[in-house]
Amino acid sequence: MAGRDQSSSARWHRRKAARPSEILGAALACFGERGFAATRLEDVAARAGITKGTLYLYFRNKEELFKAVVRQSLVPNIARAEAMVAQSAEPSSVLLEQLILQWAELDATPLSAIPKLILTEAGNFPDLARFYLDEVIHRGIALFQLVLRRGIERGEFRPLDTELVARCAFAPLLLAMLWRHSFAAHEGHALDVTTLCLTHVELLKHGLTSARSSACSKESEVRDEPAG
Amino acid sequence: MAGRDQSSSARWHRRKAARPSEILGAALACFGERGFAATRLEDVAARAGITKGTLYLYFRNKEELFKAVVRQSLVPNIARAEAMVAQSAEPSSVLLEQLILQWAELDATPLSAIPKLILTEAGNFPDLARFYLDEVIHRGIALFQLVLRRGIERGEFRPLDTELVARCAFAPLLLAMLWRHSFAAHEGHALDVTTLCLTHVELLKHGLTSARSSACSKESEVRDEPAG
DNA sequence: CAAATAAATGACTGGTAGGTTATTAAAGTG
DNA sequence: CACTTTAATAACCTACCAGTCATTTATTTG
Repeated sequence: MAGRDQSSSARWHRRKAARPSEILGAALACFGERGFAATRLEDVAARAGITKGTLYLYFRNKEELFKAVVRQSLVPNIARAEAMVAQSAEPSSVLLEQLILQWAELDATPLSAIPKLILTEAGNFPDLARFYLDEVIHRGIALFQLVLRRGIERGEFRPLDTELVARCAFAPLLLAMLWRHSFAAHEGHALDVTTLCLTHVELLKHGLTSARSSACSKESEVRDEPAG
Repeated sequence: MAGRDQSSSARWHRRKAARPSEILGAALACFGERGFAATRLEDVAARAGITKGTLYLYFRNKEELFKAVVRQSLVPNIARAEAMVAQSAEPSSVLLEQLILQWAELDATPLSAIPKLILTEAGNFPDLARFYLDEVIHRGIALFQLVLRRGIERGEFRPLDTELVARCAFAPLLLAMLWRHSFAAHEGHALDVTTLCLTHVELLKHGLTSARSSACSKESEVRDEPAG
């Protein structure tokens, strides 16, 4: 997967530039599979095609390696999503769909291991939990809220508690990522995340649609109290 | 929380009957906070008001303790939910709401730590993952599917992929439980799970409602394709 | 109340894995 | 092609913790 594909027969090579990312990749995989405490640095090193000693040339200790793994990751994707929302002229329901499907693409990448990792180790690394809460989670929720508020203002969506709906909006996708890194290996058929998200989005659109803008003009049986 | 509230001044007491459940309670808390590998048996013992040696009088080793913690738990609740569905005459949407709210009650109990625990350790305990997959997760999904299929047959719900909708249906609640045992401690205000579930259920009902049975007789803008 | 029982303790051990460092050898330099 | 530099190694050290066991003591019993 990484490391010694240098065709030469020499026992090892000096590859200072390539090591950090290779180590981070190996560490993400190991931490994702076993968790922080259960992961041995020897395994990370082996996976990166080096030895344990080399690891310490690039990271001060296990904890720093872990934090580097976690930090490298999702923040750029949040920023990307924020940019997309800021400059979109689409209907809010379409924007919501784009937002979810964009994140769903992460599921196929190694980064999809990070949510599980954070969740698992939040108790052992409080400062890291705070970092993620501020830089990813709260920003993510705020972004969904922005779209939802926009939709409500435009009369596309009916009024609802935007924070709670935001949490409902990304829950299935997030759970699918957690699933992939816990139960997926133990089950025969893979869960198709894209299909899941499409179904969910379709459900959401239906559920959010305001009486006003839908083809149905009469109020339905659903009460309009904002669930507070 | 457990242990030495025996008013007497004696250094310790013989309480063979009470120990196992106290140990399991302490272990659930510790494992939930730190994970399996990072939890020290001395901490579990201290939390249970005993010493490490005593722990080994009741559980063969750390792994057995862990498995006992995980096994004790959610299966009875699944069975209870199955019974409720089997003998209910309510409309399917009401049944769905009851199902979710019933599970939401677990959030306030120590058992709410179990999903995180399983998710975290599925990679390290494959047999345990299988057990949970079969005895809890698959049964839970099947139960939701049952309700959904019933609703579709009766014309209450429009046709949709029941497995995917089932996953969407419990995702917010499950995520809230995970939240409680990871980020809740790092955030000022608590997440009100009941309100979250009520909002979600309201959204779901709206999203599932078939054009036929809603107060609105015209077909809405939402297409009826079963999202497959 | 004394002897018997077994619940509980706490000091001990051994293996494991995080972290260090003296040594090796790959690549760069004149 | 010597010589220098430093990436990489592998043997080593050590702290920690799961698991053990001889001893202590609360409780039961006759």
